[in-house]
Amino acid sequence: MTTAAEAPPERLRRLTSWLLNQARVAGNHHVTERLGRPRARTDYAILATLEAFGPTSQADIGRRLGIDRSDVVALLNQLGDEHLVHRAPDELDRRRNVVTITAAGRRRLHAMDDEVTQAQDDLLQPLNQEERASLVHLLQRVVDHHRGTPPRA
Amino acid sequence: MTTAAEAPPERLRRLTSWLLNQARVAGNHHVTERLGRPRARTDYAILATLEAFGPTSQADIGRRLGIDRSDVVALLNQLGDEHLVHRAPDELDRRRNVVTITAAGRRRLHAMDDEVTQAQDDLLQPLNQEERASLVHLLQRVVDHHRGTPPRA
DNA sequence: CAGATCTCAGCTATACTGAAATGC
DNA sequence: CGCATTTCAGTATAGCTGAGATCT
Repeated sequence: MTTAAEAPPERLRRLTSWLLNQARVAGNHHVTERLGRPRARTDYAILATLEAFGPTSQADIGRRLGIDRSDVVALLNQLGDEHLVHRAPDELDRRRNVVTITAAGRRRLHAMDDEVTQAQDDLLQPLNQEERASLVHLLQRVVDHHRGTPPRA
Repeated sequence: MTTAAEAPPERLRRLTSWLLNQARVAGNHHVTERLGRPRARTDYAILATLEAFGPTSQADIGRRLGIDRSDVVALLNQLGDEHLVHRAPDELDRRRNVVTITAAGRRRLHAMDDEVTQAQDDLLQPLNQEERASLVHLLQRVVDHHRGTPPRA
């Protein structure tokens, strides 16, 4: 009886929303373990966005990733301190900052790629290739469907 | 250009761990919206555990749900204040508290059931019944595989 | 004695709100 | 004028750590 108790109730085990929360914990655990720092997950997302779309305003970064405008500021401050991104005022729309990934940022991003990929493998170990693709596809459809809907009720 | 930017980079859209985080946000959003308070999700999980397994120690609740022992204390304080659970020292092992669900707790749990079920439907709207079952099954296998492994590296 | 349990105090990360300054 | 963007200050929650008291 010391440490016997384990399984969660079936009521929760059938709930997609609960399973997503549990799976997310496992996923973040593996990614964070591979990347070292916890905040590296968000850094990776921002760097990936900048490499994919080129110079981007802070507000657009936030919208693409679902990060609050206010938090983007702090995250970019850190990335700027590490010289992984460069911030400059947009000459065409002076309200905005244009954020650009630096050469060092690209190097960091590509180095993270390997670790992140391995973390996915850790997470999806119980599933075969077909099942992994199926899971990704189902999640994409759910996520795509709720784009622009979930926050701000 | 005002609010045109939307989609996340493909690099993230292919990542299971990222998709899980995004889907979890949508799921929690819908559940919280139906239940009213944000903390109700955790309350639901605890009440479901107590109804499923009967009187349970605080440490076991935490292990079953992946909640820290320290947070279980605070959550049970609130549930106790609302008379949804009852806490008493375990006479057989006096280190422990035995937590029991009350009649009011059962009523609250069953009332929440409807809302939670509807929230799943909101979340899974883009998927048909077969796909929903498939998603749940895949997530269960991932979650089951990482039971007892994810925290405490 | 080693180890488990409950509790509290406190820390960090994350998520969000409100408001100000600036510019479209 | 209304609206968008960046920034800061502040709030709230979740998740976790460390330590103490109690008990097996």
